[in-house]
Amino acid sequence: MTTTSKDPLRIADITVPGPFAGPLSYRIEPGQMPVPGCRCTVPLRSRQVVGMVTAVRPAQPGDSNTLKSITDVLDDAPLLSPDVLQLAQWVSRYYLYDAYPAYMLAFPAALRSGEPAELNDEPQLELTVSGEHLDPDKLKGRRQREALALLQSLTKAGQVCTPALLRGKGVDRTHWKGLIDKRLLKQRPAQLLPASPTGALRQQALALNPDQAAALSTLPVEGFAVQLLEGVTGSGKTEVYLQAMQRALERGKRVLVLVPEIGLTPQTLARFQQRFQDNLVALHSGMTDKQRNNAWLRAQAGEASIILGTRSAILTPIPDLGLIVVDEEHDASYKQQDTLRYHARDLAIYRARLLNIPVMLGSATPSLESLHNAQQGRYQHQQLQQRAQGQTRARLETIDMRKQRQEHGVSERLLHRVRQHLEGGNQVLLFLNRRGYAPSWFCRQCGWMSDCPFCDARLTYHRGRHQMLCHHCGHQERPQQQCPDCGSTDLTPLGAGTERAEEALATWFPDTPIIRFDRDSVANARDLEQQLNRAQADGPAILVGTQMLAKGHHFERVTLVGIIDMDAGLFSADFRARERMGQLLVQVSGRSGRGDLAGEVVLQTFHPDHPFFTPLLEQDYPAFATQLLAERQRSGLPPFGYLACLRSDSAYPQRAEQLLKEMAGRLLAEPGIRVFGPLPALLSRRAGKHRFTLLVQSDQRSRLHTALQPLVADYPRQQRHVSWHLDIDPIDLM
DNA sequence: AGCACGCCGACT
DNA sequence: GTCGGCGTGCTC
Repeated sequence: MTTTSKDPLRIADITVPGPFAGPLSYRIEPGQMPVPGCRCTVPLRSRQVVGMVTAVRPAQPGDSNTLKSITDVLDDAPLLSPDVLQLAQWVSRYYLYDAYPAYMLAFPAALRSGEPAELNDEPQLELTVSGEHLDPDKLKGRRQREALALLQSLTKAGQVCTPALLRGKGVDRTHWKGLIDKRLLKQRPAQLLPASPTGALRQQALALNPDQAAALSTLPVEGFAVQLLEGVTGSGKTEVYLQAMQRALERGKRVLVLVPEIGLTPQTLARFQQRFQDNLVALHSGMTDKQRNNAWLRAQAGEASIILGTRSAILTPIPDLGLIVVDEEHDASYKQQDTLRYHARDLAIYRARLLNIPVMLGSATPSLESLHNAQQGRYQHQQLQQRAQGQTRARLETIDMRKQRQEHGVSERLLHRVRQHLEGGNQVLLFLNRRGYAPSWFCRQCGWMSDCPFCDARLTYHRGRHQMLCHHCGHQERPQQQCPDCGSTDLTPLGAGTERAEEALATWFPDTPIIRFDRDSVANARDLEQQLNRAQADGPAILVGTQMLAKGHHFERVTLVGIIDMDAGLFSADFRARERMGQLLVQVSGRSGRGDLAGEVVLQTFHPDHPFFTPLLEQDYPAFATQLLAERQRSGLPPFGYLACLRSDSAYPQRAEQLLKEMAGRLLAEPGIRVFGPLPALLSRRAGKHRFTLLVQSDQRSRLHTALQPLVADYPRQQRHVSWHLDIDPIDLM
């Protein structure tokens, strides 16, 4: 095809950064070949930006004749597949947010900033024609002779040679550098090598029990379907995922597995790697930009057949995607809590529908949304009742804290149990959803408590660093020696956090290792790995920590789970607090009684008769969920009604409230819309800003969107002294 | 969102 | 006279 000046003017519609309702149009210059899914650099005002091509078309009469031209087409083939382009467009419409960030969500950082789509791995080493045929013995240097012989044998075996591979075989950079000078060897950038999925196994699949077999056989091999796989810890959900994945891989299809943020540990990775021969890549926030870039490109080019990732991996382009698995689908980390507030589980379902493929949602404690969809017949619902190898479920009992002496938050009765289990050579897990030493610093004379000067919250005492910390804005100060109100020096920590529990336990059980899991003691994946390894070791130990302990890690030797304090969620103003608390209780309980050891769960509470606990003490999550669903239906809350949350903040409380009042007025004029508020947010002041929320409810999703759309168009997110945002399907109302 | 433009107060 | 404060408005 030739391009002459007689060809009609061609236009690319390109999404660029900024609050635009649609893409901007640019002229395509001769020789430029943009395709939807390619990145371009384009002029915008006085700067150059990276944009995403969404359409290419001939010029129409309506187009301005002063359109600017594309500066550079960055990709010669589309980087984003049609399904990802469509998914990003849907995200922007559904969450009522700019299109540009929705597209950028699909990319790793390097590609967002316009870097070329190339592996930045170590370059590969390739023998030249003469290098392939030269007899190594003709070389003088012993090291070079060995290097050439090795390179020749690897090349014959079809292996790709890299400096790292050679180093592993004892051949150093200095040994092969001479071969490059002699033109026997050359370097080239690392190549992407697409590979067909095979489903070939490294390790035999396990035999399925009847529940697992039923789940696998009801999941269609192709065509859109959602399967909710409900099974307690240890019931073998992962084996069902693995065999469903195998089926897809055998058919030449690739698989995307989403896990919660905390769940992507080296153990999880190893479990998938041990099963399949197919290439696997991980995508999560703990990776460096470079690692992410490489993993993303391997997924995009079809080099990997299994993509295991956290939330943002849902927008990764994957050729021939045939199955999506969402593990722990109830987990809150699937919802992004800032800027573009999307829910990866919901995107997974939309993407599966676009591609006409099945999705599996797995959980021991499914979200009420998914349970409702299953009850409505929109999802298949499969339950795994049996625990593997006849494990008995844990016994659960409450300790009435009103009748107990306690020290550092631990009752005498729980302490006694801990001692018993440790003496039996077992491990104990203590759950306390509060980090730091004590949640407050308190004057015994006048009742003064240390408040954050910038937030409507108490400062938490951290003994290790001898600091008062605000967990909401990061403010730090030294603990007061003297009460600022009454001058008394009788100040003391009030309440107990993980740090205090650890300290107390260390004095009670000086010979037992105490392994703490919270954000302060486990800062990164390496720390987590280290603490998990300590917990694997034989012999008695006490694990104490926050929800980090509740999520997915296997503690084979734990026979007692003690829940030190979970009362906080009972009376929360957030309607989801009890759902989350119940899920946490079930998840934490699931940590005990693994292996062949029976487990016990002990719950300390000041409200042992609260009806909320009844089904949970029976360990009947379905009954618990049914109870909550009935409440939600009565109040028109999700999943029976649809919600959006508007939040504003400002240094001036009236400004924040006024903005939402104005919006509430406009929303009320719309049909089928109810509003609640504006009310001061649960944490009404944070980092010096006053915060208000407005809840918007409708029984029809489309009405909610119709009503909210004009607000997004008319009010910039940042105004003079107020900023605001919109959260569709909020998962918490903070 | 970013960035230029423009219209006001305090400086060498 | 100008440097820079931030309020306003536009971007193919």
